Amino acid sequence: MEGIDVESITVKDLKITRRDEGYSRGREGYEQILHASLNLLVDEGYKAISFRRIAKACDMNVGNVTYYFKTKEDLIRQLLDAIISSYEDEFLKIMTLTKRGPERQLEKYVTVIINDIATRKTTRVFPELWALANHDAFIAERVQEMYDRARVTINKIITELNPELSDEERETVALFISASMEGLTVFAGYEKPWAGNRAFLKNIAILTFTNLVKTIRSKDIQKIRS
Amino acid sequence: MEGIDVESITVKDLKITRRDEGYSRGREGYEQILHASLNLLVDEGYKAISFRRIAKACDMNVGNVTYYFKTKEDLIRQLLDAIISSYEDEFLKIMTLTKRGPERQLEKYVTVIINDIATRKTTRVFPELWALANHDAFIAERVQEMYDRARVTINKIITELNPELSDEERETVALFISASMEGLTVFAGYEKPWAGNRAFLKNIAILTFTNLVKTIRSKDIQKIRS
Amino acid sequence: MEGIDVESITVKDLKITRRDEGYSRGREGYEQILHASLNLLVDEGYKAISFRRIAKACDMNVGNVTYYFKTKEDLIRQLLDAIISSYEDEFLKIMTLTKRGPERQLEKYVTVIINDIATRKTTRVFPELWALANHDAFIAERVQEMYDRARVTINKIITELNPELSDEERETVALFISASMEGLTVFAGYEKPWAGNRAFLKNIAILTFTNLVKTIRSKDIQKIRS
Amino acid sequence: MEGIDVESITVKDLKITRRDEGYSRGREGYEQILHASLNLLVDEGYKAISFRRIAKACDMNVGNVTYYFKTKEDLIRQLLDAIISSYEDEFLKIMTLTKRGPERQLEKYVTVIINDIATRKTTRVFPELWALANHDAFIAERVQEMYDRARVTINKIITELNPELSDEERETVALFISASMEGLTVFAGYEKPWAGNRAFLKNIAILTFTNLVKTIRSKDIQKIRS
DNA sequence: AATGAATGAGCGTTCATTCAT
DNA sequence: TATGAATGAACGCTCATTCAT
Repeated sequence: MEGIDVESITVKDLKITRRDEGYSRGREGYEQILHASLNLLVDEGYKAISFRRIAKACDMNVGNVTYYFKTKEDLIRQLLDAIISSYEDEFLKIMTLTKRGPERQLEKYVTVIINDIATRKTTRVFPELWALANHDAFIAERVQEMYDRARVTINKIITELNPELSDEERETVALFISASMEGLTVFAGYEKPWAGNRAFLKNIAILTFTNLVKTIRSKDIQKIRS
Repeated sequence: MEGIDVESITVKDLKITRRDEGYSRGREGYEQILHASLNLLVDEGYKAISFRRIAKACDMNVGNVTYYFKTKEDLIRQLLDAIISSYEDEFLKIMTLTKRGPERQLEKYVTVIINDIATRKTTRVFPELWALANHDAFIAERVQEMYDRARVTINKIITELNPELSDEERETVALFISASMEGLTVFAGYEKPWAGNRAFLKNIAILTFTNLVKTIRSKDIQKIRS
Repeated sequence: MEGIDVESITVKDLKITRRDEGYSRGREGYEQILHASLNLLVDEGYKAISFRRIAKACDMNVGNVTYYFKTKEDLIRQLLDAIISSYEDEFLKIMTLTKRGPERQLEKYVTVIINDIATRKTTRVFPELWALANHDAFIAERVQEMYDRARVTINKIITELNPELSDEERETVALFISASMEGLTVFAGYEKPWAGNRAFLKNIAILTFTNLVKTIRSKDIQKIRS
Repeated sequence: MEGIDVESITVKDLKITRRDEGYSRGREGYEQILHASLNLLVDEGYKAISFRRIAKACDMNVGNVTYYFKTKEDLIRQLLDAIISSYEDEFLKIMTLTKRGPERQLEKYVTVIINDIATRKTTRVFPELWALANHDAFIAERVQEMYDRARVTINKIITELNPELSDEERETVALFISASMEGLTVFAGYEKPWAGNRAFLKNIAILTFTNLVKTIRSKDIQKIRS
């Protein structure tokens, strides 16, 4: 498992909410299925997820998988929801631990994200989320919600470092920072060609975003180009 | 089709190389299949691509699809290759037209990418490419090659604006810029929640990257953090 | 079914070993499929065996056939194994009932085989086995095993009638006898042109093999010809 | 090619009759197809024969194969006919060269057959013929015809060695001998487990059949058993 | 004589889903 | 909860066959 060491955390796993009631046997099966699905998603991609393969991985019967998840859409959504929830939780946990001034927090934010995209799970899962979000409104909304929450932290930092920006301007700057970091997944994620340059990229990101946040003015953002 | 207007270009379509020979009927079928596949990919995602659906879309028989593409892997690879080639071509065409000094070129680069991710095709296709590249070495390599080519332009601009960086440093900066732009696809692409803020994002990107490229020093990149 | 009358037996059917457990519905389906496959093999030859035709014959769905037999290879091997096993069983049962001295046993052996090749099933199945064995090592081995077992009886008879032969010589004589009988399948089997002469052929075989076994000497077998 | 040495001959190839007229180009394609089909039959069995695979093997187009053979049945029949014809020819050629008294001729016959079943082609082709003959009347008839012709030789030998048998008795004895030899294909053919014992089997066969032919009497054949 | 293109059926296989037990 | 059995559709793919060129 990944350590919860403050500096080199990774944001992972599944957050499963449901059925605290009753038989714990049931809960076991439920979680087993979601974890098997996650493994399939990470190891072989979305198309590898099927009731049959899940059943085989869980050493149970196909019919029993459909006992827990009536339809595949049901399964996929609960899986992605659990994945996203775990990211939300982990991210919140890590960021709230840090109370060292906005610049250090920005640094921390970049560090957390860089460490996270380095993991196999994040590198594999996020592109699938982005692809699925393009054709499934439910997932699109859930993904957006996740990013909305993640940006709350950046927004706070910007507010402290650059209070004169309007809400929209600030939020757009936050989005730009968040999107930049996400973009790195494809190039510097797990086993990606630029993985070896993550330290450099982290430095560039910290420098760039700090400068950006501290120096940008409304007129720069509002500027109209021909 | 998409315009080739210098400023607001969209990089699209398929670049199909093959078969100048033989019956034109054949070429028609071949292209028809690739375009139908692209439409399925864009409209419904990768999983929607099947020989049967393609055949239906082309109003031909399943067997005839396999006449042109022996296996599905064959089809997918030729499709993605054609997609990627068209991006390479369009990008090269647009960037080579611009001869106005490095800063204006950087501005131009950002503009081109922002315009491109705004298109339905790019917004839909790229996340699929990223997801597929995670589980298909052939596609991974082809995607990487495309980005390698795209960064040549950025590298030239950086060399002019900041000649003292080493090759690796410069290339890492170029990658950071490219990745940042790609990351925007998911948030500000076609029908995405931040699509309305693309003008702001463009301004932020231009400002940020110009500053980055002009001011960054080797020591900033090489810095070692605890 | 075929009678088990001691003299004019026919060696047939399928010997199915598996699944005493579980629902009897399952066992039914399993046997139903194997019998349908056997019928197709006998009626129309190996190439007629397909999941779809089996499903139709069993009045079930294609998917359900693959529920019982994961792959076609699986089905074919279990089918041929069941066929071969039934032959082994029947042959053993008949031959062990006979305790009347070696010459009468040899007579009995010839009779059993002649009766067997007269059946539709044997006439149709064995050439398929021989053909399949040429290109499938698994089947080749299983067929060989069956014949090995069948020759045990002949070997015993030869040992009694002609004790001075070496092991290898005796086994080769046994093989010659067995092969001769098998060869008759193609000419005097079910609906074959020489079917009407089976009584004559039986007499010839009995006479020939009895003479052979009683009179052959090592030097006859070892003889070197130019 | 196989030698035509008198003693160790092998009976092979295809006898192609048709189209002596016109373009020899056409004849080339025709023969090429039949030989490719034979190779497929020998190498991978009957089920491997398809227009597509033949076309690939001949480096020609599928459509062109159907130019020569309108239907697959057409092809199969002409192929098997050519195979059978070649056996008939070769057998006739070899046996007519031998003029050394009936016993030596019987020896020669056994030798020829034993040598022939040792070949890859015969071992692979004959079981396919037997299997196909069970479900195709045309092939059945052609195979029967081949064997009828082959037995002419044996019949002559028997007539000389044992003139008192009736026609039917003699023919049945001849059939028994022929069938015995054919049966050996499955056990002592090319790469078969008893291939190493072919010399022994030849001795046994010669001895057995010589005795049989010389000593058998009508009453032995006509005998009625309970 | 030969090719390229197309059809329509069938293949083995996998799938999501249902349901009685 | 869990299994075994079954359905019906779709999948990638190969096939024999046809036909205009």
